[in-house]
Amino acid sequence: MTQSAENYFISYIKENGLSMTPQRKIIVETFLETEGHFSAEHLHDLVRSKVPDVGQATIYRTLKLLLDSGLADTIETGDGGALYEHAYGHDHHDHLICVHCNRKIEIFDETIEARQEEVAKQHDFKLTRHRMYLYGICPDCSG
Amino acid sequence: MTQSAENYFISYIKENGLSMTPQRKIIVETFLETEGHFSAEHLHDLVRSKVPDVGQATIYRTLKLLLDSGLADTIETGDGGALYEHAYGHDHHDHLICVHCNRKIEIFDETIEARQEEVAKQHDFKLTRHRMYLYGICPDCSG
DNA sequence: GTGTTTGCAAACACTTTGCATCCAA
DNA sequence: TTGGATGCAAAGTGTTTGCAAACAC
Repeated sequence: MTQSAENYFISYIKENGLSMTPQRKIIVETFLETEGHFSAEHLHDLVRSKVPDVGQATIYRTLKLLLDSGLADTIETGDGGALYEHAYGHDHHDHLICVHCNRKIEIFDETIEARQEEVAKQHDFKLTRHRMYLYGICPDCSG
Repeated sequence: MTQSAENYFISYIKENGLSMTPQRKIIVETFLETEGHFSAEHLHDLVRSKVPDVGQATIYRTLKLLLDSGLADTIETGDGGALYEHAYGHDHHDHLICVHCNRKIEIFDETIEARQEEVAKQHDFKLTRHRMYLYGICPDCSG
């Protein structure tokens, strides 16, 4: 799947008249092989451990491409930052976040999704996307 | 209600060994008489139109007190900023946001709220709060 | 070749903090 | 009187941008 995701990115690049550079390649590969939710800075560190001279601006610019292409998604941390995660081949989900240890669990609830559509319809809105964050205390932290 | 909200703030201040200063008074009053969702900067402007020499740090510090006391709540704008709104005497709600005109509609759905609790329980989380933003195109913008 | 991409550093937007002074209780 | 509060300016944080040099196609 990682391979097809990379191909997907290459297609996206070509379709938009952009170039596939070594920097973009290493960033995308590192992104794809990194599981979970991570910051731009963390991705930058991972990339630099392979290719030391990649600038942070390139990380941000490439993450933007990953978002636009649909390969990546973000979680807003609430304090002005963002975390990134894989979106390609992953179904939509929301997050349940432990306010103590910051653990993030992916959740999905059909009833909620359906009601979101319904609520939007009640207001004549065309729903394009949504974000839902549930904050609480996880079992490990409440013991 | 505005009056009781102000009294509520005064109680909060006293209970925490803090002082009620003229700056805090004018900021809280201005906050309470301003409806809708507004930025710290906008509140600062409104306050300065009455008392010109209130510093922005005092705005932020007082907004923090308003959040802690439960009088205010925030909406994260997603680009690192925040908007503030009244929370005192207002039931919990979420937001439906037009991605074109930025209009924000307050929404509440019991089914969603119930399912959120249910989902948290499934993962043995004690839910403390949540945020849900629905993004779409409002009827005025889709015409 | 030529338009895109890069790294760097500076700029950004929003918020927080250090500090000397000031003030409420 | 004295611990908290203020205004100012500087610092911080995460992200974006201007630019000249470098590169992909």
